[in-house]
Amino acid sequence: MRIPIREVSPESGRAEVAGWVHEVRDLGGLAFFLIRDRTGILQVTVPKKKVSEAVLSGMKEVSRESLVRVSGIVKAIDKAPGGRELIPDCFEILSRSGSPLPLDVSEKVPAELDTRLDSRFLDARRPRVTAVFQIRSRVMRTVNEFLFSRGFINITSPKIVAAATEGGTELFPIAYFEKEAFLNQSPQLYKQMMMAAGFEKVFEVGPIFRAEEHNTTKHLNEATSIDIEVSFTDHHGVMSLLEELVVHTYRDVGEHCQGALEALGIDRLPTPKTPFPRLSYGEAIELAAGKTGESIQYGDDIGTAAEKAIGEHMGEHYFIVDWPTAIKPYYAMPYEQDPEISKAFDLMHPRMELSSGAQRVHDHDLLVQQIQSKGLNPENFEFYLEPFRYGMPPHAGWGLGAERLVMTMLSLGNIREAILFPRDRHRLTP
RNA sequence: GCCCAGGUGGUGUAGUGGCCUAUCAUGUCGGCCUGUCACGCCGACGACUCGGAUUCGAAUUCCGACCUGGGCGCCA
Repeated sequence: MRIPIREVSPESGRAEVAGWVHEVRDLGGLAFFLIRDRTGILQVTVPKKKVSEAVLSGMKEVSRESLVRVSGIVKAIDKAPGGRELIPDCFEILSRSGSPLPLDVSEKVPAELDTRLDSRFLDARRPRVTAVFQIRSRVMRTVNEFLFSRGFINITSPKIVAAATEGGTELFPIAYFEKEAFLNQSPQLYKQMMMAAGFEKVFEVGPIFRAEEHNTTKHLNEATSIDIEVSFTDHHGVMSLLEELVVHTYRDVGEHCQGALEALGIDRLPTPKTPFPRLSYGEAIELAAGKTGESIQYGDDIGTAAEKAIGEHMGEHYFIVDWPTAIKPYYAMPYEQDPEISKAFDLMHPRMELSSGAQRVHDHDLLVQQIQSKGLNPENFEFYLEPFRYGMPPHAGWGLGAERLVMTMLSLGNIREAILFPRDRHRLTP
């Protein structure tokens, strides 16, 4: 019976493992093989005079990164990694690896991100890369569990849509039989429509597509969005929920991914302090102006330099609230007493924006008015506007970038590290 | 899209006009080695992105193309 390498211990006596040949050190009469599976690395020690012909011929033929099945006696040895080693009586090659390898899995020689992504399957054999995606998997699981436990209904909205109705970002056009269609930039309109259906709390985790020609370490053209929408609440309600979700996720990863965190050199994952500070847009640009020396006009977007300056000052997760209505989407609810300001917010990590959300406009006529004031044509929004005529509850929601959440949590230098097969301005394969 | 920096064995690099038959490491192959853990030692193999120009001579300078990294912009 094959067991995971992590579970191999001297107490088990005999063990059988299957894994890839990570490294070979042949000292002559004695050879060491490091065998790796997704749970760890085991030293297989071969005293050549004491093992069978079959073992000798197997080890002679094997190449690095070939897949082998090895079984034998486990011995406790202080000198070996993990305090144990396996002396094989069976050493079988299950699948040979070609040579040379496209990159060095053992990481003695580094490889550039581009080289790594070209051979992502091999790159992902590297323990640190495996660790990132084990943690990402845990994050996704936790997010789902958290939202289900709060009574959310999971929905799946279409990714192929008819028109670029939201404005803002560029969309990818696709051919849809005889019509033109687009890949959806966000589930925004659909999750709002489900508020009109009375679902009350919905969430969706799925891909979003943006055809921006950006070339940065924090943008992707296909990203994963964690989206929620909640009825009978306001922006404060969903901000609290977001804060709880982030903290819960950090704590959960800290508790359940110790091995993976260790592989990444993280001894202890600090849980963000709550409540996250709420900084108004006005305070934010004032702070940025003071730090950078550049004046920011009220109503300007917060650029990279400003965002960085504010992040360095805050040093932790924080919200920017009370944005000018003019620079937020039409569906963000303006304050009743001051319609120039909207009930919109961004959740910021010191390094970048993680999420943005708002209380939404639920009044049909106000929504039409806001669409017009953005220079858009309400006629193009008919399918979206219709639910607002038949009892739309007040509601609020947000969208959270899954890659950015993982990237900032693990201090990854490039968002491409947080997604298996990134799609960026230039990369369409693998 | 703009700007900057790059493109040298499988991988990561050194090399700014002749000293390049191109450095080092890793890798691969062969040899030696019974406690390695970046094993060590000896030997071998393997590369200048493409096209044009300048020059007696180009990896090195210039022009163009393609590709890559980064910064900015754009981006609910």
